[in-house]
Amino acid sequence: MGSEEKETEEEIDLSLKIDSEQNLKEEETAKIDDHEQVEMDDKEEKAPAKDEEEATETTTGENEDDTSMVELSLPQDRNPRELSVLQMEMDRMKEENKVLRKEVEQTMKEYHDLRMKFAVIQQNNKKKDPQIPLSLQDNAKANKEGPRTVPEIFGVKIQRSPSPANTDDSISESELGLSLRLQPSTSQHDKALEDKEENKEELASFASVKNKLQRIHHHELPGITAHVASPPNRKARVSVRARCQAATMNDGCQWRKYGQKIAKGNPCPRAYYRCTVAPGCPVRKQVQRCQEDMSILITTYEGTHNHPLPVGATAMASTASAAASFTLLDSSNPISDGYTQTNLPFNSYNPINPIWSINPNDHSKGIVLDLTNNLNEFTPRFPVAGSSSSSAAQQGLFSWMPNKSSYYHQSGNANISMNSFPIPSPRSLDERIWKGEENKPLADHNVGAIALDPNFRVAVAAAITSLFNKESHHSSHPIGSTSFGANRNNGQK
DNA sequence: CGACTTTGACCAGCGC
DNA sequence: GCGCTGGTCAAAGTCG
Repeated sequence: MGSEEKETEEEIDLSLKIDSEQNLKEEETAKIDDHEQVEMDDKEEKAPAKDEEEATETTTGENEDDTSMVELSLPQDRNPRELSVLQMEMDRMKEENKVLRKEVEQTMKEYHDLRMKFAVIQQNNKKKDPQIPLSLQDNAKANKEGPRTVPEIFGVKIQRSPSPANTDDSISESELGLSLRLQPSTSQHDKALEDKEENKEELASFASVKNKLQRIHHHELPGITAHVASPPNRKARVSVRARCQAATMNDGCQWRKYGQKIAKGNPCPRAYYRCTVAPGCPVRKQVQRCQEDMSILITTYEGTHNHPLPVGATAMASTASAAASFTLLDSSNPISDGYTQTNLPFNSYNPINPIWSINPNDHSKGIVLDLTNNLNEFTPRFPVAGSSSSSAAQQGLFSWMPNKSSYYHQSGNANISMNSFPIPSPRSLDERIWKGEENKPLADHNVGAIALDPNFRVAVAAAITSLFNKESHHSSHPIGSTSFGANRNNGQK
């Protein structure tokens, strides 16, 4: 144990070193850029617009190596002393860049090895007990109950917190889940490395992510880990807020309702659904209307599918996964940071951009993916009376509105009478979607809107890559089979 | 009649 | 220990 802890500390030290190197490099780059900018402003006052362009290019250029950027922007008529200083800085940065690249390559190798080992473990578990889901979380649990733990099998050393709250469950669930979600990033950067086109910014970003993963692995980020590593017996959750007038969002999976309740603080009933795509799939989702804006549907996903996802579900899952990756692993992301601090719980939504955040007031809610941007409005896809979603909500014309006393199911605090609302059958709308009568799945619409956000484009692309890589390990289950989505009820009885 | 939803009951976790 | 709340179960009801 003692040696393990020592090794852990060394790894953390390494992480911090990379972080500090990265920060130093960024600061230096910024300093050099600023310095040059001032000088060029002095020398080229006649062309301020050009300067601005260059400055923009310097700060926003994402496809060039930073060192080359500096080289390109070096003026030729600088005095030799300044040039030599800058040249030294550049050389130093290049050296650091090389070190970082080596780090990334090494990490990629290690990560690939771990993935291969995990695939083997999954295969073994599947052979032993076909009922054991392939999800990391469940495997972790299964392994916990068995004679060997996942870390032991993998041969990796995970520092266990002495706190009784941090049991193997929390370690396995949060960390292994996070590991998978990081995969898309690593894949992207691996490809970038091969192409030798990667820039320092991406490299540094990846190094940062890697460092955070390491620190999460070693419980060195209590602030972040606490969000994910909810109590040991709880799974990570991803909440998706989106405007939708149907009873539920069509995310490509098949769901069976198994309960409904009035939750405290929201008169809208909360519906509980189980995934029925595959028997024994542990994934559940809760669907509830936002109290403030009833056109907003809050869907909370919990668990990991033990089956390949349909195309629509893949896209949706990718989004959620990507949000999880960026939110949990890249706290340097200004967006995630900002909203982690400022985004309020479900009762306030951000109409500007689709955004993901960690609910600061209730970490048990997990990650909140806010798709309530106008672009994500599903309204036009449904023949619902009422021209706008809000007016429709006020008039009680949504298809999701309860049409029976179920609205008061186990209530005690329901204070809105729905009896006067003319309500179309939610089932009929859902069925139309399931049977493909709608022109396109809602998920497509949703993903299209998400794709407009550059941050999400990166995240979603990465997550999709991850899923494809993941699916490659389950060659017997081709992804996106047409048998999915249209058929209801694969089992449950 | 099978599949699915509804809904009352039950249970576990948590705070006081 | 007690009550509240969230989550789940399962019998009854509904639908095609």
